[in-house]
Amino acid sequence: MELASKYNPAEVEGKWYQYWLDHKLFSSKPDGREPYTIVIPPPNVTGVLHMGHMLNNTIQDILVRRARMKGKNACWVPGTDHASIATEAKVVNKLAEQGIKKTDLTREEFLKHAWAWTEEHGGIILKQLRKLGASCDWDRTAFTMDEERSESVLKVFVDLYNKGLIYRGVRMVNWDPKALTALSDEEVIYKEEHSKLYYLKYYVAEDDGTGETGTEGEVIHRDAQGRRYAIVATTRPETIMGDTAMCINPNDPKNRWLSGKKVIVPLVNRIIPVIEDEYVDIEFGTGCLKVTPAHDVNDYMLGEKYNLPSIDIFNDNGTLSQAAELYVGMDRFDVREQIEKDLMAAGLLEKVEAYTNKVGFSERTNVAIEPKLSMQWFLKMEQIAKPALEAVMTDDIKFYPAKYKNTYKHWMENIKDWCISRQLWWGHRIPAYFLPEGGYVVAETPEKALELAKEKTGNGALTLNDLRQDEDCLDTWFSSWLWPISLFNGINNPGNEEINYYYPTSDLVTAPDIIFFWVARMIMAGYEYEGKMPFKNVYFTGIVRDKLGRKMSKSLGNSPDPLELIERFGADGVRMGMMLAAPAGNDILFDEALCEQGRNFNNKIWNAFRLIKGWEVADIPQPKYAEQAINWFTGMLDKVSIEIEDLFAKYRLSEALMAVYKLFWDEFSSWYLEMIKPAYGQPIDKATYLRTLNFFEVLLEQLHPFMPFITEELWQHIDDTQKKDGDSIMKIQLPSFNADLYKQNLADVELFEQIKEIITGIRNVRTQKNIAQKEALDLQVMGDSRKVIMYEDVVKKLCNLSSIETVTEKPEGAASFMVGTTEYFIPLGGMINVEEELAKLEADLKYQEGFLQSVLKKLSNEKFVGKAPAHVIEMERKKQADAESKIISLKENIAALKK
RNA sequence: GGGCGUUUAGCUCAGCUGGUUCAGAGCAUCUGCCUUACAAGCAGAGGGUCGGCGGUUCGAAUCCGUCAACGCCCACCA
Repeated sequence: MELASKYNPAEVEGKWYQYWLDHKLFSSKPDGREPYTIVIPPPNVTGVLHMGHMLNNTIQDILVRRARMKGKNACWVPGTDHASIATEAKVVNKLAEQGIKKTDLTREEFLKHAWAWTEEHGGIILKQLRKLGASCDWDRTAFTMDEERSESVLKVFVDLYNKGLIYRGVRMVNWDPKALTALSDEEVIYKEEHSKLYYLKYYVAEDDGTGETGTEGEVIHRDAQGRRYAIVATTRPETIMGDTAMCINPNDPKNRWLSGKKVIVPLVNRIIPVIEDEYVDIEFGTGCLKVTPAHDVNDYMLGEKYNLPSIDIFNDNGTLSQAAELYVGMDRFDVREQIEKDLMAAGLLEKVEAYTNKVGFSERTNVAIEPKLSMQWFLKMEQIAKPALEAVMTDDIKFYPAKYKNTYKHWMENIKDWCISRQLWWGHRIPAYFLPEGGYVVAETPEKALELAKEKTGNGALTLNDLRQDEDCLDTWFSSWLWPISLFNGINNPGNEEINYYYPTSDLVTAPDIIFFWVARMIMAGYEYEGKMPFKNVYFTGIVRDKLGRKMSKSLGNSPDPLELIERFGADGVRMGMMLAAPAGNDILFDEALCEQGRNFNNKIWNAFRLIKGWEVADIPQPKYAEQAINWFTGMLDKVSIEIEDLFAKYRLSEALMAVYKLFWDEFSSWYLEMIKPAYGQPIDKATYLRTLNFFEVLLEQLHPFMPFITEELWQHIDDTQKKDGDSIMKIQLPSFNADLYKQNLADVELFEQIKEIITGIRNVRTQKNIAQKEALDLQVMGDSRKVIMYEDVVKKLCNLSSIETVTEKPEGAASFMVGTTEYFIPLGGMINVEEELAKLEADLKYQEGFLQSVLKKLSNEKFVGKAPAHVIEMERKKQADAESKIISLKENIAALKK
């Protein structure tokens, strides 16, 4: 086989992905093996792949592939989310482009368009994941709105309703005036906004200008006619039409005089009472608060407490309603501008100040949220949150990194009921059916609802046509929270083989920003419906940012196109680029240079393979150096494999990758291959060749989870003749390493680290003296030479030495260096520069003497000797002895040179 | 306004229950090499008073306090 000097990923990636699919290597069925399950965080059905998906799915694929090679029955279930608000918004926009308004369509017509859109754009993202190498069991691909999942959702709704956990009620909700739906608290994002604080005049009712002056500390405003008024500071003057009270703090001396009075709402001229509640902040504004129960959460609470009427002045789309009486039909923000002018003209505006406050925005449509009273469905959370909180706090479910336990705890302990209804059409329609005579029933199907209705009303003549199903849909998360269960049909068919086998799933890989939306709720659903956790471990990824630390966004144009990256660097290169920078939970600063590093590594692997396959193999005896090299690398391979095992157990994937990277590049390529490489034009012995191929194969296996394509390609070519169709590196089982068994090898590995130092020392001499590699040198060892003798042949080969001998006297005219307490000399005859050598030795001597001083100081400290543990003192004594012997040696060398 | 987290080499980060795995890794930088797998490479080298201050201790990157900077989450101050 002829191999190019550069690896070309494009040529092989598509081929092997198809091969894996053709041989069903990703598919999983329950069997006797231990299961390993991951459910994908379902991307939006109409979404496209971005860098966040790349990171998230690379991590999942690494975990799944590794588990598969560890003998587990690995099952990665893919799917998409119907994402009701986002998708509905996209469909509405698309229809608008065609001149069609949603309001002109019936529900059925609209849904037809939505399904058409979903079929056209849906699943593109899953196709893109294949380019990344994702080893999902595609036959299991699910959709949160497919039949099984929909049935599960309705079943759960009915069940929770029957358990009394779902209720319907009028509450203040976050209203999105663009999407025309309620949102959960989690879907609201608060942003700082530069706005204004308006100071409005509320005249005291029936005040003729002769009222009392008040006592000290009271602040009373009067106009030219002497009529008294209070000043209210507000950011939302457009809501005054909904005012039904003014509130002061009973402990506020400056507003004492208002107690029991009635005041007049400006422009509107409605007379409202002054109420008193400690909720009001005396220091804020004037200490007077206007109360608009229909349009502010706090005011709503005051309204409830004091039985105030509530006037809803807004239409659903954010324009003013008939109830407002003024500005009817105008948009809320236009009204704010207009009313400022009108108040000013009427002399009812005291002043306007610049003010910065936080305003809630819809996560999906980015318009300002309008707090609005409306009839919604809620799920009681307190009860189902309890086991879910405990599971995480006791580490039954483990979070990586663990710091998210705090965040989780805080939310779970302050959990509020979940508003689960959305005023949308795209989603699971709420299975509640209203009866002609009022009231409603809840059932999975209209037929069952009819039965219930007949029962409930005693009216046997009811027909399906008499029932009116609730118009609302369920929150998207009300389907995704069942995902780990519904994917195995555990709701519709409890206790079936699949759910019993695959559930609880193993690892969940997701971003921390959906810890409440999704993770927490899945845990709750898991305990509620399976009595068990939905997953054992949660790996929180970071956010992918650009190298300057900015979030990737369309408007900044700093988000690379993942598919283009794959084209340029190969999927393996991009995967590695992502993983190099991605410790769990840390944001990753993405830089193309990392993909370049990944690509370079691919090339390194490729070329190592080219080297090995290029050798001519002969039936000749195995050289000693090769034997020594194999002995060492066997240990090294074990050592790093154990490390990798440990790092995987701790979900430290980027460190595991780094370990295998260094193993391949430094230990295998730079050291091992150089050790066994036959001289130019010479053949290699068979034993060494086969062993080297075996090492290479093991390395590919360790690399495979990270870089699936190149490892498959090369693995298939290790011995072309023995591979059958259907064979794959994916099927290889990685051994479990037992540290005890490898003790001897590990000792060799440690010893060899010193040999490396000797070799580096010799190389340094060559570099400094500018001696070509071709020129053979001699090495003399003074002191313990047993170590170097063990690897004598390797050292000779790598350093081109003609001899290694043990000496008892320092040679003259030699370069020298120390490793540990052993001294090494390279006789150089006339080539030695005495002055340079002296300077070097004296610098070293000075350092050693300083070091000795510090050690002696420690050892002469009575408190240290008295209190430190024995082994620490022992260590210091050894340092002292080593330093002393080095100093003697250095002094001798200096004296010799000076002769 | 509360809570959490971060701060170690130019950059990104490891350093668990204080002491030879203690000041590390990768990348970047510098020097020398087109050496017959790879210049997307090879062989070397330099670089940090571990955010500041104070404390505990024989001993602190590591424990405690405090200050500073940055980040995240939660919260109804109009």
